[in-house]
Parts: sequence; C-alpha cells; structure tokens
Amino acid sequence: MGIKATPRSTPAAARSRTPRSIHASGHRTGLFADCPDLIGTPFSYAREEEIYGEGEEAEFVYRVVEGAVRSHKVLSDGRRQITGFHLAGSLFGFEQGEVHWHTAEALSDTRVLIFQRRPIERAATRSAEVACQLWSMATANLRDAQDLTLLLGRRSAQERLAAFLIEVDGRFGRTGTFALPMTRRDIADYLGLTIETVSRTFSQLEEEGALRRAGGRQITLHRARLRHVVET
Amino acid sequence: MGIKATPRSTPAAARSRTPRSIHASGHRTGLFADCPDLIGTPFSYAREEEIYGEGEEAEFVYRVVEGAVRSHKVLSDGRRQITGFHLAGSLFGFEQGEVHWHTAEALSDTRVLIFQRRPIERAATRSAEVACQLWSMATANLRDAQDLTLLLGRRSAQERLAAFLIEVDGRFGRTGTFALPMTRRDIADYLGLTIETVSRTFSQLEEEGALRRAGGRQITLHRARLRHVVET
DNA sequence: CGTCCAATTGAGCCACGTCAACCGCTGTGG
DNA sequence: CCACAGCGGTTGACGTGGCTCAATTGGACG
Repeated sequence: MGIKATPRSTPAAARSRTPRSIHASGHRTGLFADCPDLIGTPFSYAREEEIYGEGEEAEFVYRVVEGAVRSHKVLSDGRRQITGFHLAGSLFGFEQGEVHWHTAEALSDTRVLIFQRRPIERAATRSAEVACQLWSMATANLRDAQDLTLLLGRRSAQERLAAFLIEVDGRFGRTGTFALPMTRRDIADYLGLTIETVSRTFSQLEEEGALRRAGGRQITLHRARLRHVVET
Repeated sequence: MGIKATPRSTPAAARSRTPRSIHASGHRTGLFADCPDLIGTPFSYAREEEIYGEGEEAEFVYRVVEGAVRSHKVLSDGRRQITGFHLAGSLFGFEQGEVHWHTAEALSDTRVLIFQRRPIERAATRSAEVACQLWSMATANLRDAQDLTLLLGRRSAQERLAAFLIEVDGRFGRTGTFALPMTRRDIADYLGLTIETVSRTFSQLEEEGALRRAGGRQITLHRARLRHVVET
C-alpha cells in the first residue's frame, strides 16, 4: 500500500533551481493564469513516488502538467481512502493550515509545477481577487468531496464504478475511450471497495454491454448504458 | 423521508422584516463577527421544515442561533445521504454558485439568522479579508467532508457510530452527556447505514460499556472506550 | 522463454440490509 | 382518566452484496 519509489530529487532541490516560465494547459480553474508573478518551478516524480505526506509541513502547492496524482488518507491498520485523483491541469496540495492532511503520490511518472504556498497566501490577504479564486477552488473541491460522500454512503458497487468511469471520461474530454491512469487498487480505494469487487464489477458491466476492456487499463464506454446504471 | 411541515412563514416574508441586531454566540469561525454592516435577519423554522431545496436559487445564507439543521442530497429512488449537521453557531447554505446543491431542513424547531448572499459575495470581491474568511470556511467544510469520506469508505458500523458520537460530544462541549438532536434515521443517513444497524450498533456499544442510553436520545459516553473503538 | 505483478475468477463467509413484529412514549379524544 | 393511534426505537429471523482467501490468467519486460 503506497510503495515508495526512490525520489529522483527532493523538493528542497527544486527550490534551488532556476524557475522557468511555462504555460500550464488544461487547468480547471484560472488560478495563477492571471498572476504572472507567480511562476512555478518544474519538477518531476516517478511512478508511485510520494509527493508529500500527511502531517508534513505544507510548504508547496502543485499543478499537474503531465501524468496523474492521487491524494489519500490511511488508517493505522492500512485501510486507505483515496479522496481524489489529480490529472493534467489540476491544482493540489492547497490545504489551508500549516500541514498537509493528506498524502499525495504520483500514479505514473508525473511532471508538476511547484509553487510556494506562503507567497500565495500573502497575496490572498492583499488581493481580494486571489482570495476569491482560492475560495472558488476550495468550493469546487468541496462539491467533489460531497459527491463522493453520496457515492460512498448510498451507492452500489455497479453505480460507483459506472459513475467513476463517466467522471474519468469527462476529465479526458468525453471521448468515450481512454486508458485508466490508475490501478484496480487505486480505483478500489477511491470507491470504498476491494480490488476483487472492482474487477468483478468491470466484468458485469462488460457483460451488460456498458463498456469494453482491452488489456486491463484501456476502456471504451457505452455512455448511454453506463448513465442508465447511475440514473439520477 | 424529509416530511415537510407547514412553513410558519416564508424567506420572502423574512426579507421584508426589519432587521434587528443580535450577536451570534458560539460561532465556529469569526466570519461576520467583524463585519458590523452585515446584520442578519432572525427567522424560525419548525421541526422537519425545509429551509431550502437542492436546485433552488441560493439567495440567502444562514447561521444557526438555536436548534439544529441537516444538509442532504437524495437520489431519485429516495436513498438519502446527509452531508452535515449544523448546530448552534454554525453557518450553512454558503454553496458558491447560483443554486443550492443540497437540501437543508430543520431537525427541531430552529432559530437562524438569515443573510443575503449577494452583498457578502460583493464584499468578498472588494475585501481580501472577507474573501479569506470565506475561503477558510470552505476549507473547514472540505476537511469535514473528506473525513466523512474516509468514514464511509473504510470504516465499520461500530467505528462510524463511535466516531460520530465523539464528534457530536465535541460539538456539545465535550461533557460526555447530551441529547442527540437527530433521529436514528438521520444518523443512519449520515453514516451510510440503516436505522436497524444504527440501533443494533448502539446496543453493542452499550453492552461493551462504551456508552449508556436513556430514553433513546439521551446518551452518556465512556469516551476512552469509544475512542478505543475508533483507534487511529 | 521465464519472471513479475496486475488483473481476473471462483468458493465460501459475514457484516450489514431487509422484512416484520413488538415496545414504549406521547398526544388526543372520549 | 383511560383507550388508542402514531411514531420513534429496538429486536429477531433471514437474505445478500461485497469481502476474504486462494488459484489462475495475462501482459510487460528482460
């Protein structure tokens, strides 16, 4: 659970690098787009590498440039709940307060932009616009978290997986065909299931013609039928 | 599920009332405490009365003065997930965007202060301080939602109920003795269980000496044992 | 071609859900 | 003052969706 790969380099090292300007693509919110003085430092993480851990001081925030990241919490006995996946363009690690209250790990080799949290928070205390963007971001995350709450509290395995696949499809541009960036274990820990149940549910959905699998990760959705599974 | 009592009066009527200044007690965040120009209008709701519905235009936000409120979402087939309880002092209904994405109902006869959302949002675009408070509030709600996510995704019935009772005790001042303001159905719909399972779990916890019941709602906790059930 | 690990599949079990009976309090009407 | 209806809560019997344990398959890579 959460195998740690050897870090290529440390955030401290990243901080000492010369920042280069790059423009982020596909961001969900416009935050930082209109803050030309906030330049992120490019950085990379290997597959399964930890980006930050729960309880660590929250010095940086991150934007995914390429790859994917998961945020999760673990109980002492190892049970894990993933609270979100961050794909290209999305910002994560912005958890107000002095410490991170999640652990973040790279799903695959991932490039990010790193920003120092302090200057952004200081900017927020001066600029209502920045603060409103942070508010807006927190609100979007809140809505996602509450949707997940409904999913976990009241939906069956089929409904959970179907809703999840529709969500991922949406993030990949609603093409209906994509490669899942996460393992069955990640999906299980996001949906509050076991890998076996996830696997069986994939099989059921495939039997019902709601999707087709190719090589485990590659998926083609039959969106109408999937949406029918989710209803509401 | 969500029986609607006859409203005593409507929010529209509240809007036309003369605002009276009162000071809110026991608020979780200081929001509005230092905004003397933002005066709330007192208003009341009867037990089980709907305060606002999902999809309605979000014209007001609310602070509980006395009583308790639940926020929830429902699926088309009636399955319900309560996403939060709001006790005296807490602010709710502030769900950025034009419409509410929850339904809110009074658990018992409840007094609130109503604030118009528009002026607050306008204030936020002008004052970084106000915007930061809104951000901070959203962040606190986000943390709660993600804790609930872990609870629903990965914990057993006993752990859920124990964690819930500790949480409620905390909100009532950590006395260890209190009357639950909500029914078993509400608890079940918050914890993603059925009323029968909640009831049986109460019985188990009582057998194990982790709490004592008196008349259904009145509870005395054995905090050490309850905490032991939750661990982590 | 062999190794490794993700994924699938099967068999059996159990925590929690379902269905149903019953209890006890409260309010109401005779 | 009692009878009774209504409702929240508890308990029992039984069903089942998802979990556990275990074996097998399949794809990626050396």
